[in-house]
Amino acid sequence: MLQVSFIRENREKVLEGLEKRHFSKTDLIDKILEFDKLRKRIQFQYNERLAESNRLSREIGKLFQNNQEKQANVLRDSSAILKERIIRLGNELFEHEQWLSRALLEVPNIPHELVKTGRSAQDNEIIDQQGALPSLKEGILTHWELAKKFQLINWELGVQISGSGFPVYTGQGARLQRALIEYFVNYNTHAGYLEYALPHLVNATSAQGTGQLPDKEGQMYHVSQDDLYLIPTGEVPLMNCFRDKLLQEQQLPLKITTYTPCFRREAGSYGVHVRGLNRLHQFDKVEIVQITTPETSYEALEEMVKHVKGLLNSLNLPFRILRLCGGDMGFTSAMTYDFEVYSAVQGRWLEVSSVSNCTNFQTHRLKLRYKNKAGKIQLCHALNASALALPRILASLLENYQSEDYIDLPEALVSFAGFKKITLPIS
RNA sequence: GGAGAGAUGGCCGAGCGGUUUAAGGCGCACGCCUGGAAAGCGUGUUCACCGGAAAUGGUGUCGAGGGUUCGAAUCCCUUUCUCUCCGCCA
Repeated sequence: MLQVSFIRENREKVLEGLEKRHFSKTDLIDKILEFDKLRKRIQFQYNERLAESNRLSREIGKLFQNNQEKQANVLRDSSAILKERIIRLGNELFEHEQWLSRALLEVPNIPHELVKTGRSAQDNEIIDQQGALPSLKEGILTHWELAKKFQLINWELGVQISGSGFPVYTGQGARLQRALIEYFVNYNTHAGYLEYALPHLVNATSAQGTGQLPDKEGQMYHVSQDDLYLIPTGEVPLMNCFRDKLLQEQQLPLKITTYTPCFRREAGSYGVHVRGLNRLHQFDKVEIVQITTPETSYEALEEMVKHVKGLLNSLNLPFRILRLCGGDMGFTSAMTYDFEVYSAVQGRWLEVSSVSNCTNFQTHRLKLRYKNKAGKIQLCHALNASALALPRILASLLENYQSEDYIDLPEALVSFAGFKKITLPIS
């Protein structure tokens, strides 16, 4: 959520930024400014009337104590009249505040100046590419075929106990899941990220804090009996640890990481692009978050990009980094880098990580602030990245490292998995 | 799930309709005192919003949300959380 004061002081920049996103409701911006002016005027009057009422009450109290009941009753009558006005002004103020906060919720974050205008994925800029693209060999299999052949994933079992999109990992497949989680979390904690183990169900306030509500209501699973939501990403409980917090500048940057399963309804997704591990209702992910001062958040973004780069390099996967264009970026982000790993069999790039600087967009909703050295209180900046999401990493590992009778593991994973290669099950 | 007790500032803790503009203590910051320090004394010390160039003034804030009243930390209702006991349980 943007701050009204920011919109007021940077009206042109805001409009320009929204243009980059092809955000259509730009007239909302001027309406917000107008409503805010009105709101201030009403609040001023409201405060004045309340002050008057407080004065009267104090006087009435004194009169009663001095047994001057007659005069007290006169003041009491005038106070009643004043009260009617106060209620009217209070309602008016409330309505204006409601309208403003609802309008502000509709406005996305303003992109950084480096972010290019664009409508869709085609307009994203490729800014880096590493690792040789694997060539398409004879008899090469997709990861879902490999998972079946090596009995790493049992899709039918998942359907039997839950439905499609809920894979069951077995044997070396299950062990590999555990190894990947362990490897990623270790990699993050070694880089200074503090590990959290978090609830996987959150209340509505938390879902609102990170922006899942109200915009993405339908994409989350909801437990109606207790009014809780299954988390679509670890970012939700992780960021909400800091809701309503006032930090000291010395505490920043805060670097934190968590492993969680993620639950997404993904309603209306069909076809080859969602085959296998490409899109699931439940998957595992290790997330990293940084909370910084406004001055350092873009440095932190670069640091996180480097961090994820290192992680992918250590797995020897060919990947490229994109800077997303305005139209493809998430609602809360000011700048996002996507990491994509190449799948030779599927002939396309798979998104495995998304690194975003959300500036103060989330921290405003969360009321996450810090006191700087001069004692001034301001909003923190928040950044998040996947490091990493498991399914597509597993998919690319299987597809890129496959041989006829075995699948090699990258060196980094061997000690965590306890084996050097995935082998055919003994039938 | 049942019964009871509670939630007050950075922390402890009093207040249970009107000199509360939240006592008192601890902590912290600044000043005085001192050769230096301790003690002592003095001043300040939540956060949000509104007015003001600023100094500073106003409003709200005693877990949260409603209500009663001219006036609520205090009374009533709803709700969340914490503690104790019982029950159930990995």
